[in-house]
Amino acid sequence: MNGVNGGLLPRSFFDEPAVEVAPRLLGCVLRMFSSEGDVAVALSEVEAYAGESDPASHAYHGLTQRNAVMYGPPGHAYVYFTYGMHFCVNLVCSAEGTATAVLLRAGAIVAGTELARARRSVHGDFADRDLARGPARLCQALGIGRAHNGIDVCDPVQPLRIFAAPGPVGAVCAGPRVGVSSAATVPWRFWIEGDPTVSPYRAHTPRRANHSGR
DNA sequence: ACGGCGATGATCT
DNA sequence: GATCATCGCCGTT
Repeated sequence: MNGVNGGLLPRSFFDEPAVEVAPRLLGCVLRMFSSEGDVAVALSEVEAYAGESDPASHAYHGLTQRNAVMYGPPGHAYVYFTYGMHFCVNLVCSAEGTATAVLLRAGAIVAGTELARARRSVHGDFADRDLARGPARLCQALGIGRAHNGIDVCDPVQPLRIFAAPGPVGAVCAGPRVGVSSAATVPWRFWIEGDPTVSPYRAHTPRRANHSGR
């Protein structure tokens, strides 16, 4: 029963360009199995990144040490560290050698709410719907970090896995991606209409350099 | 509701 | 040395 009604997604699910895979990931459930307990998130918001042809992609300038996982086989997690404090997670799409991926931006906690709240409470007090509302928050709630970069989410032995949506999914909307400084108008962000866990839209805001010299 | 800004460090040119 | 696929806090409408 791979890929249907809550079963583990097969690798073939990811063996297509990210722009096609992204909307199909909505409603799917990403689950972290750990000794502390499990946390599961039903995805409500994702973004597609098209690789070397996409100015907003980490792979735009070609293969580097950081983005190497994106060039690998589909169905693996590309985890990166940014702004000196946050992790974000992508799922790699397309055949090996092609660097497309889907950024997981937000979701609803469907299991392990208490553990997710405990992990997030370090940074404040939150309503349930905010626990995985945003790509770095989603990683915090699930406990995703450096150690999970490259993990095969289609492998039943791994601690991080992804499952098909257990039931019907709401209407899908599309719009521009959040916080990107180039290709800012391409409608490659997908979300479930009306879902309260979808993160607020925010355009890229350039930062003024510090010239104080102190 | 919305806008500005600091935190904090890896990555790449 | 600049940039960054962010977040939380604080201030103003």
